[in-house]
This record gives sequence, C-alpha cells and structure tokens, in this order.
Amino acid sequence: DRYSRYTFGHLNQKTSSGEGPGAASMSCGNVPTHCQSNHGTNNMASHHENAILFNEGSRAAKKKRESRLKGGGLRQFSNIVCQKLESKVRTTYNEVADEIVAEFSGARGDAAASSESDEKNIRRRVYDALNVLLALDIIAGDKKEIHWKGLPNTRIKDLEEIKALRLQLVNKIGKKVAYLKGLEEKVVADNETIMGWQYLIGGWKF
Amino acid sequence: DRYSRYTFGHLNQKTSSGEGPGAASMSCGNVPTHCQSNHGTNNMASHHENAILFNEGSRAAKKKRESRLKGGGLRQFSNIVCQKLESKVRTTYNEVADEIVAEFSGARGDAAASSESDEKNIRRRVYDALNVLLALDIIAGDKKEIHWKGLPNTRIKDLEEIKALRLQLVNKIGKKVAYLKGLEEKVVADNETIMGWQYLIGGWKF
DNA sequence: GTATGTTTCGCGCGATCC
DNA sequence: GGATCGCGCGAAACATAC
Repeated sequence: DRYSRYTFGHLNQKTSSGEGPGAASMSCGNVPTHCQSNHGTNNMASHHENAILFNEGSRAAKKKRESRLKGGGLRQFSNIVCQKLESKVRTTYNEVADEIVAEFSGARGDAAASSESDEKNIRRRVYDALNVLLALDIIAGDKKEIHWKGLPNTRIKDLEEIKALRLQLVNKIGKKVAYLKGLEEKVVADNETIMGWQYLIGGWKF
Repeated sequence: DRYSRYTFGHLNQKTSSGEGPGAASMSCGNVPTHCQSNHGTNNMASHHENAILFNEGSRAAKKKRESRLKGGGLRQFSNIVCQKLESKVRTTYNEVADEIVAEFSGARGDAAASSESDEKNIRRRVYDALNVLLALDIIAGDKKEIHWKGLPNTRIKDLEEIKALRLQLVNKIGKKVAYLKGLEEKVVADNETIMGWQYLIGGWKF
C-alpha cells in the first residue's frame, strides 16, 4: 500500500499559538494580534531539542506544537501582510515589514528574545507573501510602492451579472403586477355588472 | 526584456515569454476567467520559441552556475497554481504540482533538462503558493482536498446576498403568476356568466 | 512502542539586481 | 552595499508497517 500519492496533509493550522481551529476566517483583515503570552511564570527556557507534548489535560493549557520560533511561517505572515496592505491602500515593503517586525517583538509576553534572525526571517517571508499577492493581482507594485487593488475581477463580473438579472426580474414583476392590477379592476367591474344584472333581474327564477 | 511596469523594487526578472505550452488549463472543464490579468504583452502561443535572455547557449549542464533558469520563482508558480485551483474547484496538492511539473518539463523543446531538482523546486514553491492562498482564505484545505473558495469577504457576501434576493424574487413571481392564473379563470367564468345573463335577458332594453 | 517512508514547510544562505 | 528573492536543506508532522 503506497502512500496516498495525492495528499495534501495537515494544511490547516499548524503552529498556531492560540487560534481556534481554522474556523470561518472572515476576510483577510483578521489577524487577532495573538501574541497573548502565557500565564505567569515563563516557560520558555530553551530545552532540549524535543519538547514532547504531554497530555492535554495537564496543568495549564499548553500550546499546540511550537515549531522553532514564533507562531508560524508563511501562512501567518501572509495574513498579516494582507491586512496591512488592505488597511493602508498604499504603502511600501519596508513599512509593512517594519510594522510586522515591531508587532512581533513588541508583543509576546515576556522575555522572548527577538533575535535578529527572527527579523530577517520575517522580512524574507514578507517578500514571499507580497510576491504571491502580486502574482494574483490583488496588489500592484509600482516602483517601491504597493497598492491594494481588489480581488480579481472574476467575482465582480459575476456580481454584476447577477445584479443585472435581478433588475430584469424586478422589472418583470412590475409588469406582472400592473397587468394584475388591470385584471383586478376588470373583475371588479364585471362583478358590478353582474350585480347590476342581478338587481335588474330581481328575484326571478330560472 | 525586463518589465519594470509594476512590481515594487525589482521583483522581476526575465519574463521568459510563453512560460508553458500555451495551454494552462487543459485538464478538465475550466472557467473563463483566471487569476492573472495584467501583464501587458501577454501572448501565449509560442510553443518552442523560448526567449531566454540570459546566458543559455552551450553550457547548461552546470548546476551551480546561473540561478534563474526557469521562468521565475514564487511569482510565476503562484499564478499557475491559482489558475489550476480556480479551474478545478476541487483538487489536491499533488494533482496541481504534478500538472505544473509536467507543464514545465513538457515545454522547452529540447534536451531533457528537467532535472530532478527542478521538480523539487516546483513542488516546494507550490506549497508556498498554496499556503498564502490558504491564509487569505481564497482556498480552503479540508483534509487533503483543496477547495477553491472565492476572494475574500465583502464580494462574496454581497454576491450571496444578491443571489438570495434573486431567489426571493423568483419565488414571488411564481406566486403572482399563480394568482394571476386564477384571476384569469375567474374572469373568463364571469364573462361567461355575463353572457348567460345577456342571453337570458335577451333583447330587452332598459 | 520502534522503525521507516512521506508530506509539509521553516528558514536562511548567497546570487542577483539596483 | 542594500534590496530582492531563488532555491533547497533538513527537520517537524504525519502515516504506516513492524
């Protein structure tokens, strides 16, 4: 039995720190400034290589699987980068990178040495994220400047289409309603006419 | 040949003309739209007309020399990955990766230069692309499957909203039509009744 | 459990472009 | 000489077999 040749393993949250399960992550403008530190006593001492996870129901709610440093990798940074870009509309690589770096070293509870390599890593990752965004045409880079564009026009197009359809329907309804109105009047009139006949005819029997 | 149109800094390098064998989506049903939308001179049709602008001539068997030998890096792969995902709606990492790898080795009509490292590289890059797509919630990774979702928030929401509205309208129309139908019948009946009265009343005058 | 193969991907060196 | 980022090593995370 070969390994499933086509598998896309644990793509869901991996080294997340405290996030909930990859639930409905609405928009990319949602980076919960995590970095919520642990409880009281720091527990960040550099242990040996392996920090085997104990039982879940232990003393404190231990984090998930902490990788090397920080929260995660490209995944997390992409989110943050996206958020920044979206909120700024126009910015630069350095601005984004600086902010993210600051965010990471500033927060995070206590003595978590924000080594220089961490900053390097973050900056490298920001490039990755930006490149993908650029490739997807979600942002545009014009000589050092980054502009937040929109999402590819595919959706917009659909939306426009649907909206047009809606209008058509509304229009149709209008017509139907008008027609109906006329009919009702006619019915009423007819009824009156009938009533008239009935009155004239009086109580005659047939 | 460098296109310094967009992109901040210089996240660009040779454009390598036609990238792949023209057909980017040649698997199954595809959607008319795709991610990429910019790129001025986008002329995909060149089969074996590779315009490698860098040294390429004779010595190519090297391995340490010259880095950028393919089209590009993350940027390009992101685009391709995105296209694939969008056209498939549901797929897996391996499917996408395999296709891209094939696409790349298939093109380039000459010596089998599709070294193993190239494939490795591509596969590694696909992970990167997928990860940011995941982070942006543009796709969803469920177990081993990848689903193409849409572009973030608002658009989708609006779309969904409009669609619901449309349904409501359609429903309304249905009801109106039914009512109308009934009315028409009634009118007909009434008319008949009136005719009946008229007949009975005969030629009397009032 | 242990051993072993596979998948996912953190991370950063150093080539390249400016 | 700094800005960009290609590229791939190797270690977790995961799966399966023993």
